[in-house]
Amino acid sequence: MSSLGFTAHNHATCVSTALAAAEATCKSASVNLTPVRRRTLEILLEAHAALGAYDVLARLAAEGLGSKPPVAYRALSFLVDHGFAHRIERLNAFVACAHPGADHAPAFMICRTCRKVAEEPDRPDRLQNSASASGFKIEQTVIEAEGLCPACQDKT
Amino acid sequence: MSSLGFTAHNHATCVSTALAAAEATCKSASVNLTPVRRRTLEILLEAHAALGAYDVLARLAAEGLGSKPPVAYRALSFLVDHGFAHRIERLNAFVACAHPGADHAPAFMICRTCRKVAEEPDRPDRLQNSASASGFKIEQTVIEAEGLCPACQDKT
DNA sequence: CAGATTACGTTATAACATAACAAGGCCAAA
DNA sequence: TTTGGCCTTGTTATGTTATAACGTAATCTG
Repeated sequence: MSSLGFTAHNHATCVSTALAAAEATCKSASVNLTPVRRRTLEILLEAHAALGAYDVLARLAAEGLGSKPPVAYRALSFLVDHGFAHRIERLNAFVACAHPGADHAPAFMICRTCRKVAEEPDRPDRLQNSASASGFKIEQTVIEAEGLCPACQDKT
Repeated sequence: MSSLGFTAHNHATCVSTALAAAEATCKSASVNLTPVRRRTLEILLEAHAALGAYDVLARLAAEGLGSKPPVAYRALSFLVDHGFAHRIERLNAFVACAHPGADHAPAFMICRTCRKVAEEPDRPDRLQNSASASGFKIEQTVIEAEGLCPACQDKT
């Protein structure tokens, strides 16, 4: 997949690879990748774009995997907590992690038309300088760029 | 006020200065800083922290300046569009601009307990490199760090 | 088996946001 | 001065996102 999230790739492969990685990680961490959680991750991976919690919920519900908001939110929280997915604040939506396993504080590029998201792996934290200067203690940073991906630019 | 948003300062002064600046800017741009808009900006300035749209609305309503959500959202949109306020994606909330007039793409440090927000003026755009590499066209960037401000750290 | 833990189901509601249309004020062109 | 456009606000209704709280089932563990 590379760090360039807008390039073509074998989708089936990237989905199954990521799922296998998540399974392995869960196993070694002794956490439970239940059917709902697994399927939620799969949904995000297949979409390869940001999905709202209610989009995910609709897909889960269609398969009899839960129909009420907390089901989707709990599964998504699990994935985010364990680094298998990220929340995109700008969209109030979620996306599968493109660099699973890495301990990371990623930045995102979000296409405003197709909602595809490219995940940029760890970036040096520029904010840290001014934060320390003012005594602010950073716990988490959101970096999200919104714009047009190459494909959507061409569609003009 | 400086770029260090968590330092002490004369609040009344900073509010009136910012309001005056907004008035001047509106005048020269021939846009209308109506009572609702002006008061909304003042509310944000007084709070000196991120406020939700409904928090603002409650204050406006208490003064007879509008009681329905669209009133607050419209005023807030106006302020954001004209650079007098910013939306904090992480909080679904709004904060007065601390560097009015500047053409800017600011970064924010957000205290998770008191919701005070420090606005860091323009920063060089690190994301731009990878964006150009992948052909992504950035239109807007969100940079928000969440953590604890000095005062809230002390309150441990 | 008892009790703890984990995950899921469900109800209800909170919190955030906007579409759509009505009504009033203002100004400028006819 | 009237007419028509434009801007702003008022209001209704609804859409979207998110969570609190409590119940139930399965599984593990002592």
